[in-house]
Amino acid sequence: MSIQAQSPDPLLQGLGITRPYRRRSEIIREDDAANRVYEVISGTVCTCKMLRDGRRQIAGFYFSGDLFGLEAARTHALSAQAITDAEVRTIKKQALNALASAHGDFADRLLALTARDLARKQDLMLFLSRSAQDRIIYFLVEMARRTSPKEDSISLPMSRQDIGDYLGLKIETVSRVFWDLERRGAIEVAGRHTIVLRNDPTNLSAKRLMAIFEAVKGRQPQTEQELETWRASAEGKAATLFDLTTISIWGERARS
Amino acid sequence: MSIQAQSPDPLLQGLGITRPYRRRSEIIREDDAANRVYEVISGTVCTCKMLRDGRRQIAGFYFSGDLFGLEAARTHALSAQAITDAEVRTIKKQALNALASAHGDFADRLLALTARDLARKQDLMLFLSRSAQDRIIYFLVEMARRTSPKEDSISLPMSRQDIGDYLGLKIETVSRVFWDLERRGAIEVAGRHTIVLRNDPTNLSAKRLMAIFEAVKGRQPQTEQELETWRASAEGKAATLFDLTTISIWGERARS
DNA sequence: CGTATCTTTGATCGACATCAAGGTGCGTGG
DNA sequence: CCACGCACCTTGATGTCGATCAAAGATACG
Repeated sequence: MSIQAQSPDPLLQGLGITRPYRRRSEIIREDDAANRVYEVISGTVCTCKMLRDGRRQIAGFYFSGDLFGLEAARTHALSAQAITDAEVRTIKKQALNALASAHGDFADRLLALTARDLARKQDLMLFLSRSAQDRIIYFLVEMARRTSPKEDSISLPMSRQDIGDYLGLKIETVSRVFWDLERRGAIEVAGRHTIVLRNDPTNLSAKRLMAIFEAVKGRQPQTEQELETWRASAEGKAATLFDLTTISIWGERARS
Repeated sequence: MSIQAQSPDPLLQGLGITRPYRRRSEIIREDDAANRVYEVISGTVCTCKMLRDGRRQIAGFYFSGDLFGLEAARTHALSAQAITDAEVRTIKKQALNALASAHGDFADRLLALTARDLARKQDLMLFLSRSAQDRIIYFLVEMARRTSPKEDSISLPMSRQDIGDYLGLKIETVSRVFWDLERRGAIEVAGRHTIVLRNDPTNLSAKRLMAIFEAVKGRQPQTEQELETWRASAEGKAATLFDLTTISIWGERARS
């Protein structure tokens, strides 16, 4: 349910009510009636599920311009909370539907958003069965793509705890993996909320780059051009961190 | 997409083509067009996803009377294979839809099946983050309910490998957990394909029973009566295996 | 019966969790 | 502007669960 765009949707201007939420405050409670959807205006929000044993599973992060709460049918299966202080616009589903039927283009966008959010959750599921390092790199790739237009640094508004709850890891493990990547010269941990990419994607063989592309995107690149563009993007640059892991092996096996 | 009934649906008699599949043979290939659904007449079938690294994730088991392949939209995201020699009836979706519109009752049943199958997958996801023992017991509870009208023994047509691929465990671990439960007097492993329940649910406190009910079913029992009936059922009896684990703790915490 | 397949059992290993101190940044109030 | 305090993060030591490796039973099947 998330848009890549970095700013609120102009089409939604004037709809619904925008209101601020303090860090850690609850925006949607589990089992709330699902008659509204939400757009992040500023700050960062997550959807999550509280488990009976006290743990928290974060299902997704949402940034400025992202919509969430769309997937729910009658009641929300996931709650939502503010990761940082945030402004969130609340829109009645009715209003959204009206907009969608008036604006065919917009309906398409909504559909695409839903599909993308679902795909992201599917991906996450698969990665949750991988090693801590793979999960962290996967996370960095996602954040590079979504929060960091600047190519060389990734901004992480959430805490280590939040990252851990997303990836199913303890904060100590998150910290150690970051340190390990730094020790190997791949990244630089620049304060709590910034990761600087230090790796150089240009010395990767085409074969490896292909394997990484496929592992991250779940498909082959369609053209040589697409692969090159991707290599130069923030996402691509972050993805080359996978070169440090066993991912090339999967690629080899997949080819045979 | 699975029916609890133990025998093929009379309404589907005469529809589609029934044909035998040898153990391990493929019934649906991933990315096949999804214009048919399937009913298990005899034997056991599973749906699964092959991962790039060679592992297999089993998404669900289907027994006599169960339907599978319903969830797919345009192409199947999951493949299906025979776990044992099996007979499977293949039905065109068209025919099924015709039946559904002629028979309002049947349409309802289809919907309920879909919902139940989805819920089962959701449950599985949550249990995949638990300990090996919890996963095995969860599996036994599911099998008790679905394959074993007889109260005291659970029939497991699938191999240890299949169980492992379902629960994300290695076969050695599956074997060891079974042995551990047996050592503790809770079950008896009677040959490869049978588990005999040896535990006595009558000495559980009402409080614990409630906690287990809630952990397994995801909700509180609605009446005293419901809890009692459940305790006596195969599912309930198997579920008391959870008494051996930390589940009571979750219950306590949830209550506070 | 003999062979292949599946399962059990044992020994060891490794990854991540857990437990326990420190360290660092950051806002608040003096 | 500094210093105190708190929340967050890092680092180290140790523990535990399940994977892996290896080999010895069972069971099924031709």
